[in-house]
Amino acid sequence: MPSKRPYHHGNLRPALIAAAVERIAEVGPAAFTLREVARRAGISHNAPYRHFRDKDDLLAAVATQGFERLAKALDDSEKHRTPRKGPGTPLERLCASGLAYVRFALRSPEHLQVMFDWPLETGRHPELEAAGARAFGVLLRLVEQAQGHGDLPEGDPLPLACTAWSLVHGIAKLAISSRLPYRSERKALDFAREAIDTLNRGMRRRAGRDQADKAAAGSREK
Amino acid sequence: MPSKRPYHHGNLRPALIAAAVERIAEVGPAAFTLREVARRAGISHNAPYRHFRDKDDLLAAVATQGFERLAKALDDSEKHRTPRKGPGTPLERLCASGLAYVRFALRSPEHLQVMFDWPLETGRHPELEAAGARAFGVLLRLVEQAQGHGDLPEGDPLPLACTAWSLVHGIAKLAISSRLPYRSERKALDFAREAIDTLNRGMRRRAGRDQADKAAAGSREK
DNA sequence: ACCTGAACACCGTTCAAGT
DNA sequence: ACCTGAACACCGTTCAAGT
Repeated sequence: MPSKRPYHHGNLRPALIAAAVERIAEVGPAAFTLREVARRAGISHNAPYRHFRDKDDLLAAVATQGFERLAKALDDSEKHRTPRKGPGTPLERLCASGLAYVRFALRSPEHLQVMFDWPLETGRHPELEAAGARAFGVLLRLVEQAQGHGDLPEGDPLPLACTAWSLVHGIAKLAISSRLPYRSERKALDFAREAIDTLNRGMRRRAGRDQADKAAAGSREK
Repeated sequence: MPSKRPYHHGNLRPALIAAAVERIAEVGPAAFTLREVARRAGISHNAPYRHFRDKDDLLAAVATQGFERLAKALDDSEKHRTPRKGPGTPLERLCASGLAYVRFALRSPEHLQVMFDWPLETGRHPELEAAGARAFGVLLRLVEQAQGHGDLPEGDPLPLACTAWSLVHGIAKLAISSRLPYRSERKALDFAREAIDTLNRGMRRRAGRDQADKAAAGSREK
């Protein structure tokens, strides 16, 4: 039973972040209000300003938490690999991380929404940008390992990473908004696995083709 | 010079939609306010309620317009094909439509945002859902034609269409929020073309492989 | 340090009223 | 039909003040 005592929280900041996530899950980031979050946390409507510059700053904290959890989910993605036979090849780990991305999105849609769909002023939230870069770094490292292992063509890993990212991000966003005909998490993940496999068949290095492909696709600076 | 006359607009509705798009482009759909739109249109703050039930209803109209324009862009995508040698194969037309999707997104980011990132109550905006279904129908038809032409494997076109959609949607969303290292429209489209080509290599039908692939990827209903 | 209440300039939405 | 002004219950944010 919460009673009315002053100076309740020792750790108001994380409590506010948690309340914000809860609220966003209920009404979306658009209808989300700072005052309601304060009410939920049992504090006055302007106590949050002790911990966050403004509403966007709280949302940036939510997004930062999201990127940290995403990075961890990608790092831990080996655990979810199927079939479960040891660590697998780098390419298999890359696929597993793609599935982990979609799984994270399905289970934390409110985080993904704030992370990607809330217009935050650039430069105002450095921890957020750092967390985002860390998560992308995990993906990039997996791509480079697959290249080193000979599973993906040599060269700039960036286009490969961006292509893989785009596919899983698209799946995640469309699945979250119920735009794909795969409603359950299981069906959505089965579809994601198939889609990732399809992309992989196109990305895989095949002897004698890489040079020609790269020459054809490479764009010339004007 | 706009003067203060009563009963100005004969066609307030489209004017409000246009003003809304303009406003969303400036401040995003979150900071967008109905009252400001009314001000821009030179009418009182509650005149919009003659044409829209509420704020969401105006946003739904924006999203509907977006889906209509997207469907048209996909339909017209042959025009942008490179190299420009006749209508091309169905698979080439499918690729061109993917590029058209990304191009539309880059040029109308505010539409895409409202179309996909604004939580509109389902069932309340039937024209919106119809327009969305029409746009998806264009994609589905292109996939089916590519199947009929032997460029894509036979069977349910839905997973193929969803895979292609996911990729271009992911590219579009990430490009719009400046998350990809391809800032100009040209670079973003070059990347999109490469990514689409990569996916296509994975999707294309290859003799003797389809059966095995499908059996391996097909998920069993539990 | 952390919290409060009053205040300001805004919203979305409704309503009674005007032409 | 289309528009208006006043009103209501909300916001985000600020400020002077309390412990």
